[in-house]
Formats: sequence, structure tokens, C-alpha cells
Amino acid sequence: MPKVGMEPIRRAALVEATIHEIGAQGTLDVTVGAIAKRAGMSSALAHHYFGGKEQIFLAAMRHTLRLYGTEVNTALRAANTPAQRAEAIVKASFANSNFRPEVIAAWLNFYVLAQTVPDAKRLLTIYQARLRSNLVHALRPLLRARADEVASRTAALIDGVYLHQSLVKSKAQHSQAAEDVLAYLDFELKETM
Amino acid sequence: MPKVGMEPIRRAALVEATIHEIGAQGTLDVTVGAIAKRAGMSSALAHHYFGGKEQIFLAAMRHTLRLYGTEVNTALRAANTPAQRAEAIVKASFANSNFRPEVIAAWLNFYVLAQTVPDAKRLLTIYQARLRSNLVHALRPLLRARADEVASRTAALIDGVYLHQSLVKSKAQHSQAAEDVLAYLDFELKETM
DNA sequence: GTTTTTATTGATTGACCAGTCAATAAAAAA
DNA sequence: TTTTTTATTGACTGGTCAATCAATAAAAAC
Repeated sequence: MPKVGMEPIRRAALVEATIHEIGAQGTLDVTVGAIAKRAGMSSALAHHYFGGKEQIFLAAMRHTLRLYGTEVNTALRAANTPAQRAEAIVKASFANSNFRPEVIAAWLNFYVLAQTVPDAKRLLTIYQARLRSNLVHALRPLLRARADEVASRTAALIDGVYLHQSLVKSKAQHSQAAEDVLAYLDFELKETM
Repeated sequence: MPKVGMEPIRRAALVEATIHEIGAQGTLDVTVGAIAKRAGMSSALAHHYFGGKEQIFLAAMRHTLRLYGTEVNTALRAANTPAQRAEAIVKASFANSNFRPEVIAAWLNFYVLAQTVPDAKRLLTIYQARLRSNLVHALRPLLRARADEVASRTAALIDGVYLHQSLVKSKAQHSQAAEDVLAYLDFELKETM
């Protein structure tokens, strides 16, 4: 029953299935077969559309990163003051769409992928640079020369909270995580107010 | 040429080789054969002494964690004031023995291992608890009720700096990393002085 | 000096899996 | 209506690898 125009639908389903499969297994050791099955198709079709496993992984990464980027941008548009901008970035980083067990596990495994796949490393490096840049831009009016230092620290803190959370299977408490990081920012900012 | 009493020597060699192999490949997808070869023996012998791949990984984890623990304890013994204790913990966390590309990569992969192997998760959870406990103990006299919060944040910051460093192939600059975290601690402590 | 224990490996087995291909069929184009 | 394009999969292939085993030999125990 071949309906035409399936490609984008199949690709999206595979990307979604990949994130869930990596999250569920907690490792990149997932078979194309398992991903394809989860996406409701044969592994041959997955290969047909993506060429290979690595491309599937990279597409899943791009999707996750794009989702995160969108989340941040939306939050930033609703912010008016520098402090609100900083808060928006942190809150978006722990929004429900990202801070879920399977996405956290996937994120962790992307860092592993980046050890061997140059494109994966490139994507994560861009993500880190953008996060820092966003934070610096938000913090500069408030902290002047110290903005860079605090931005870097905040970025590391966010990543560290994710890493910590990857060990805790239970329901990820995004609000708690966001509060933790925000408390640090408040501490940095309170002297400038 | 069987010499008796080889077991501890072989085990140690395999543990060392495992860390280097994981670090070099940047993944847990290393074969027992490759590890054994690096350690100068057949893969059959590796299986003979450890039983299986998973046990080899766990032994490598325990070794890495023990090494880190020793480093911290040594540094702590040389510290006299609470502030010195906090500083000692942070500096030990970025000591040359831990903060090297292959060890950082191994550490990252241990977090992945913890997603599937309960014993690995247990080991990392213990590590995190001990790190926090050490920091709380050092900070309590200085920060009283805020000690727990700052300790957690510092622990997350350390892990985040490691994660960040795993992306940067270049020579890990341990001193810079330590300074980053120490600058945060100084900031927290300066008001109490 | 015979037996048992320890050390060691080459060869083998059984499973798994990425990637390929030929075959089928529906839709679209010519 | 014939041809081409798009969708789809079952079956196959080649390779990899963890784990096992039988065989060899030196040391230690008896």
C-alpha cells in the first residue's frame, strides 16, 4: 500500500524512535532493527532512508538540539529584562520536553557519540557555544566583565545537573533542578541589584 | 612458562588496559580481545580471571574510583582549616591522575554503564554521595545551613566541568578547571570571612 | 615421582547485527 | 497503457565477538 510522500513521515518516526530506544536501553548499543520496529517499519526501510546507523543517530541529535534551541528562543522572546533572559535560558534548559529520563539518557549518549563521530562532536560544541553565548548576552548588562565567567559556570552547572540526574531513575524533578541553578544565578546577581 | 602468583598481576594489567582502551576508543564498545592484547595476554586468560566483560568493566570502575578517593583523602589530610579542606577536595578532583583525556572519557562511559549495570550505578551513586558528604563536612563550619546547597552545587559543577572537557580533545588543563570551581567557592565564602 | 593445582592459549561455537539486494506493488508520469 | 518512480520488506551475507573448551606445560604438593 505504498502512499507517496512517506519519506518525511518515516524519517520523523525513526528519529523519535531512536531517542526513545537509546533512552530506554541507556546506551548507543541499539540495533537498527529495534529502532525500525519501534517506528513501525522494517530495518531495510530505515537503511533506505538514512543510509546507515550513524546518520540515524546524527539526525536524532539534530532533532534533540533543535528542540532545545526552539525552547530557549521561545522563552527568550517572552523575556524583557536581562535577569529575565538569564532565567528564561535556565528554565528552558530544564523544561519538560528536555528534562525527561529518556532524553537525559540520550543526551548523555550523545556525548559518548561525540568521542568517535566528528559530526556529533561538532553539534555538541555548537550547542555549548550557543548556550554560553546566550548566557553572556543576558548577563553582560548586569555583570559586565564577570559575565563570561558566570556564564561558563552556569553552563557547566546545567550540564552537571543533567549528568547527576542521569543516575537517578526516578521521575526527573525539573522544577527542582531549575531552582538549583536559578538560586546560584540569584546569588551572583543579588549584589548588583 | 607458568609462574605462580600471576593472578593479581594479570588483573591489575587488565584493569589498567581497560581504562586506556575505553579512553582511546571513547566508548564501551571495546573487545575483550583488544583489552587483553593491550595487557599482553590472550582474551581467554582475561575471561579466565574475570569471568566476563562486565566484571572487567566493574573492576576498572572500582580502580578509578579508589584512585580518586585516595587522592582526595591524601589532600584532606594535609588540610587544616575548613576552607583548606574544601579547596583540597576540588583540587584533588582535578589532579593530573584523574583529569586526563583517557580518564575523563572512561569516566563518561562509566555513567553510560551505570544506565544498564546496577553495580555500576551503585558505585557512581556512592561516589557522588561521598563527594557531597566531604564537601558538606568541609563547608558546614563556614556556611552553616547553606553548606548542603553549596556542596551539591559544587559537586554538580565539578561533574559539569568534566563533561565539558570530554568534548575538548586538547590537553586537559587541570589547573584552569580547578581554578574555575575554586573561584566559585571563594565567591561563596568571601562573605563569611 | 606421581598427582594436583595454576597458568596459558589456539581453536571453536553460537549469537547477533549492519548493510545489501532482489522482488513486489502501488502510484505517478509519459 | 506502458514506463518510471516511490515504498516496502524478507531473506541473505559477511563480519564481529563473547564465552567456552580442550590441550599443554610448569610449578607445587604429596
